[in-house]
This record gives sequence, structure tokens and C-alpha cells, in this order.
Amino acid sequence: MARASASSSAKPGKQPNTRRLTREEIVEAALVLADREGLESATMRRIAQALGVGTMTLYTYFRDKDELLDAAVDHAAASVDIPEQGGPWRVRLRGLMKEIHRSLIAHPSGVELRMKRPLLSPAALRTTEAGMQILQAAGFTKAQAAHAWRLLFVYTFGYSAFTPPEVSVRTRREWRRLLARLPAEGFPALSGAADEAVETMSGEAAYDHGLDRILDGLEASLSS
Amino acid sequence: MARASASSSAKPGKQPNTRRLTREEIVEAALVLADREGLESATMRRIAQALGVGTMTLYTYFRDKDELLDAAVDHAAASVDIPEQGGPWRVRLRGLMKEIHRSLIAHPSGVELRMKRPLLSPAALRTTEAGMQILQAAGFTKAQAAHAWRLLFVYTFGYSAFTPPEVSVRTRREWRRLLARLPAEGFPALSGAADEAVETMSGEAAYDHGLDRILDGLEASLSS
DNA sequence: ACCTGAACACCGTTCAAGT
DNA sequence: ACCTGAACACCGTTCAAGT
Repeated sequence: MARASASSSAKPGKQPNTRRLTREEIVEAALVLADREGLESATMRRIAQALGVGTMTLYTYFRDKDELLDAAVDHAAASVDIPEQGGPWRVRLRGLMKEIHRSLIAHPSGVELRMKRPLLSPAALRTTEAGMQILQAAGFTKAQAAHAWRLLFVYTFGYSAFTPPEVSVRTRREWRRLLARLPAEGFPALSGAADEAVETMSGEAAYDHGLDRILDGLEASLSS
Repeated sequence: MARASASSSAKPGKQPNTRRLTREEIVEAALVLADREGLESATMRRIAQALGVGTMTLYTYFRDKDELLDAAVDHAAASVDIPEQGGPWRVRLRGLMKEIHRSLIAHPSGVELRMKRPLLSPAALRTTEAGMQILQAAGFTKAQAAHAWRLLFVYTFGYSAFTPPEVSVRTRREWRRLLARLPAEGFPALSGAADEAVETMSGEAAYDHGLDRILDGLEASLSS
């Protein structure tokens, strides 16, 4: 049990800070903030505050905020487990994509951080390598494999970017209402399929449906 | 009782602004800024400045910045041309997705703005309706059509979110170098396919490749 | 080398005040 | 109703100064 020691800790934010910080600690603090309260909450001031350190201290470890965030995405990417199983290429590829999808749900800020700037660090490319191995072993040419991976990557990251992992019953009802009340003359196909459409707008099941269509398509292009 | 004529004070930025603003003008100014200089440049201060108006004036037309940006995405979504052609479902669907893809390249800020919050306005749902019509006429059930549309939507928006429309030769060479120099023991499949991978990381051609695989997959699930 | 507060040029938005 | 500047609570980052 922790007891108040003789030198019971004085003002935490005042005396010169003796603790040795590491880039990793900073990056982890940033990820915790970003994943828990959204990327916009991961400000330099709040990251420093979470570490009990002055704001400017962060700038001795990273040139600027961009460099810090780059290191953070990299760290998150390195935490993806690459499933190591055998079996048919389609099953292996499906397992890999599901694992990536899971990790994006666990670290939602990674999706936003990887928009626009491709992340080409070895840690981030482990998943690409795993995918390319499976595809090339399955018989796809290098060019076919590269295109197939791009499709799988974009679908998986795009799904996380545009689909909330879960949504309240109230929100779902609201969406359904909005779709069902569209004028039937202008929107015959959609207003009649409001329930079905809402089912695809959140959660994980719709991800699987799309992934299986993509795998169907890849299989078809392989045999032809 | 304003008499401007008596005092011929011609301070250009000073006299009360007589111009009647509309929500549409504001929204268009915001889109021009966002598309030309990036979403982060579309600040309330700069939008107002572009219109020659005080910052706070914008708040008489929109409750806050979120409401203004919502109106902006809606405006951009309304500008998508829905191709009105006949022919086989696969050709029609392909034309529709290509048109959406084109509009996202023209208004890149729309992609980011639609992340996380689904846009359920009639203007934005026109494309969904068009897609659902094609799919249901092709013989897909409502549930199949909804899933198919989600897949096409996520792929198309995700592609724009994660793929720069064009990239300098210098950048491409840099990417190629990074991939080719990966340690061959850890990255045999990727380091050997650096050229092919780089080809899929920008531009429009890779979008078509992925789209065709998706259409293959949908066709397969229809005939089964 | 590591750490820091003050200051600067920005944000979105509230408020009180003008027409 | 429409429009506005000042002010507030935030940003990222530069600078000068400490250990």
C-alpha cells in the first residue's frame, strides 16, 4: 500500500522537473488523448499537461507537432498484430484485414492521421508486406497484387473513416426516419429501403459484407 | 437617419456595409477557401474577410462554424451531376461512381467534411438514390443493394481521402526509394514490387482498377 | 542537453452596442 | 433584422533564459 512518505510530494508542477522523458512516453500520452477525446484534444499544451511538464519541453523531443503526430501514427501502426496462420489465401487475407480493422477501431485517431500523407515507415508497412506476400503467393502478379492491396487498404481505412463503430438506438431511429420520409417520387429506391440502408451505416457487420464482395472480385480476376 | 452624402467620408473599409449577404454566398466563399488552400484555411475570420464583412456578421446567418460547414458540404454534394444513361447496370453504376470520384477531386474538402458525420440531406442522397435504383433494377435485394452501395461509397470516398490526386515526380521517386530499400529479409514481397506499389499510391488509374474488382464481386454475388 | 515562461500571431465565440 | 469591435479562452511556435 502506498503511504505518504516523509517527504510527502510537494507542489507537482513547480519544482524543476527531474524526470527523464522519452519520445515514446510523449507519443503514448498523445495517443491516449487522441483516442479518448478526439484528435483535436491532442494539443501540445494538453499533452504536456498530461505528462506534468511544461509545454515547450515537448519541443526538445520533436521539431514540431507534425513530427510528434507522425511518430504517434507510427507507434499505433506498429501495434497491429499480424496473424500468422496457414490456409487458403482468401482466408488468410480476410483474417489480416479483420485484424487491421480491429486495430483501427481501437485507435480511431490513426485513421485521420494517415489521411493525405502516406505512412512509409517499416512499422507501418508490415501489414502491406503481409498482404503482398499472401497475394503474390496466391498467384497474383506484382501489379495485380499492388492494386488488390490498395483496394483492400482504402476500403478498410475508408470504412473506419466514414462509419462510426457504434451508434445509439436513438440515432439509428433518427436516420431511419430521415430516409423513410424522403419524398417517394424523388427517392423511390432509397425511401423503400430505409431499414436496410441504416443497417449498413454503422457497426462491424457491414464491413464484413463489403470485404467479402472484394474478395469475390479478387478471386474472379485471379481465375480469369 | 443616415446621411452619407453630407459627410463625404470615403473610408473604404469603414462605413456600414450595405450589401445583403446570403447563406449561399457565404457557403461558396467557404468552399473556395477550403478547396484552394485546404480546410484549415476556411476560418470564420478569413471567410468574412473574403466577403469584405466583419467576422461576426457570419453569425447572423449561421449559428456556428459547424452549421456553416454542414451547409457547405451540402452545397458541394448538390453539385454532383448524376449521369442519365441507359445500358447494363454495371456500366451505369461504373459511370455514376466515376462521376462522384471526379467531383471529390474537384472539391477535396468535401471528403474530410463528411468524415464521421453522415450527411442525410436530400441533395446529398441523390447519388445514393441513383445507386440504389440501378442496383435494385439489376436484381439485388434491398439488403444486398444497401450493402453494395455502402461498399462503393466507402471505397470512393476512402480513395479520395487517402490518395493524393497527383504527386510530383520527385515525390514518387522518393516513395520508390523508400520501398525498394526496405530490408529484403523482412520485406521480400514489398521491396520487390516497389514500382508497382508506387503506381497505386496516387492518381486516378488505381481507382478504376479497384472499382472494377468491386463490380466483379457484385456481379458474382448477383448470379449466385 | 534538457527544460521553461512570456510573448506573438492566430483560432471560435460571447457580449454589448450600433444601424 | 442585420452588422460590428472588443474581449475571452484557447491554439502552435519563437525567443530568451534558466539548469
